[in-house]
Amino acid sequence: MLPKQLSKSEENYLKTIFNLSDSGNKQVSTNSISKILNIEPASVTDMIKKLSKKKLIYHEKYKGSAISKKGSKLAIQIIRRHRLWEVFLHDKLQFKWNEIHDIAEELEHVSSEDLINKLDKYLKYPKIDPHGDPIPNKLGEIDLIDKISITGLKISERGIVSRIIKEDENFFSLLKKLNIEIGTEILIEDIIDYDGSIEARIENKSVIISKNIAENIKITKI
Amino acid sequence: MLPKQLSKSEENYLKTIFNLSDSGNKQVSTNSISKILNIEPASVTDMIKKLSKKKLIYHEKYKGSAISKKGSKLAIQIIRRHRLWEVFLHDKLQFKWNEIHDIAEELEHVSSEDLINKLDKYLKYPKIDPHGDPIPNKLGEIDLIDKISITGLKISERGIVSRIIKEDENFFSLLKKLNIEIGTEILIEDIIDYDGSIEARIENKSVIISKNIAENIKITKI
DNA sequence: TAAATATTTTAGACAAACCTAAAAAATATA
DNA sequence: TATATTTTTTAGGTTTGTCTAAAATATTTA
Repeated sequence: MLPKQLSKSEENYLKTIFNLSDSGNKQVSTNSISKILNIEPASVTDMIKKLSKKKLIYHEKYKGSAISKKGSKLAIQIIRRHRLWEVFLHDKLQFKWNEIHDIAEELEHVSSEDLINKLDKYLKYPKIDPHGDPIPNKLGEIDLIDKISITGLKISERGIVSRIIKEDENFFSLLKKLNIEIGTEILIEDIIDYDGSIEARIENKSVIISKNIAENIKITKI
Repeated sequence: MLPKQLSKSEENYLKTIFNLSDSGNKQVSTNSISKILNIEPASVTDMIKKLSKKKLIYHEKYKGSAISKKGSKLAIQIIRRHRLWEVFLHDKLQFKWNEIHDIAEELEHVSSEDLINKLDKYLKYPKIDPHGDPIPNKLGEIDLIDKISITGLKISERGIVSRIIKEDENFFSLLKKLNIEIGTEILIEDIIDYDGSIEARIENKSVIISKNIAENIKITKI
C-alpha cells in the first residue's frame, strides 16, 4: 500500500526527533521534543504513540524514543526540502540568511517529490544551504562534512565560519551583533578558564563568545 | 487588532466563493461550494457560519452567500499567490502548464507577504499566469482583460486561445486531445443548432467542441 | 396550488492535535 | 535507601473541520 502522506504535525515531530537523536544515533526524551516544538509533554506522548504505531519511531514507555530506518528516510526528505527552499529563498529571492528559516519551515511541507527534484535541478544541485548545512540528495545521501566547532580551536588558531547550527531568531540577532556569518574569519585570543568562554577577534574587534554559543558555530581551521 | 491569519480551509472556501460569485457580483449557493470543494453541504454550512461571523461573507439562511469587501480583498491575495506560484512552476521549474495547478494549490497557503512580493519581483511582475489568468498586483488590482469565449465567435471567424478557465485534470487532458493550449489558433467551421456544439479547425484538423467546453476557453479574435 | 423534489440547515458524532490536572515511574538527593 | 523531585504517561476536555441522518425551507412540476 502507499506510504500515506504524513500530516504537517507528524512531519515536524519526525524531523525534530531525527535532529535531536543526532541523525538516529541517540534516544530522545519526551521532554526535549516538547521543548523544541513548544508543545506540552502530554501531547508529545500522544504523537509518539501515533508515530510508533506507524513504525516511524520505536518507543519504550518512560524510557524515550528512537527513530526507525523508515522514519529516518522520511525525516531526511523533509530536511532536504527545507534546505533546498532555503537556498531558493536566499540565492534567488535575495532573502537575508536569517530570514529564511521560518518561511522554509512552511514550504517544506509541500510534499510533491516532482517539485523538489525540479527545484533541486533549478538550483543546480546545491550541496549546502545558506547556513552551511549539507543538503541530502534525492536518495537521502548526505555529504558528511563533520566540522569542528569554535570550541575545537586553541589560543591563536584561526577558522572560517562554515555552519551555524541553531536556527532561531534570538541566536541570529546575537550573531549579527557579533558580526558573525558564514565565511567570517575568527581568531581565538583567549579561552577563559572560569566558564570556557572564548575571547575572539572578529573583523578586528575583540568579542567574548560563551561556550554554548561557540559550540553551535562550526568552522574550518585555517 | 491583527486580521488573524486564515486557516488553509478558510482560505479555500473564500477563494471558491470569490470565484463562484464572479468576482463578488453574484450570490453563491451552498451546493455549488460543496461541489467545487468536494465537501458535504452540511459542512459547508458550518464554514459559512464561521466566515460570516468574521464578516468575510454575508449569508442569508436558505438563500445563499455573498462575499464582503474584506473577503474579496483576502481572496484576491490568495489568488495572487496561486498565480505567481504557477508562473514560477511553469517558467522557472519547467513544469507543463497542466501540472502546475495542484502544486500551486498547496503553495498558495504559505502566507508570508514578504515571500510573495519577492517572488513577484523575481518573476519580473508578470501580468498573467500560464493559463492566461490575470495576476492581481500587491494592492489587489487586476487588469481586467475580459475576453470572449469560443462561443462568442461566428462561423468562419478565427481566434487565438488566451485563457483556460477550468482547472481540473479531466479538462486539461481533453484539451490536450483537442490540441488546444494558450496560443492555439481556432477557426469556427460550423455551429450545430441541436445543442450549440462547435465544429472547429485546429492545427488543420476538424474537431467538435461541446458548448460547455467552448464557454470555458477564452480567445482573442483575429 | 398542492405534491414531489431539491436544497439547506440542524443535531449529533468523530478524528486530529492540542490542552490541564493528576497518577505513575524514573532519577536525584539527603 | 528512603524521600523529594523530575519526567512521562493517563484521563478527560477543547477546537477545527469534517461526516451522516433527519428536519426545515425553497423550488419545480403536475
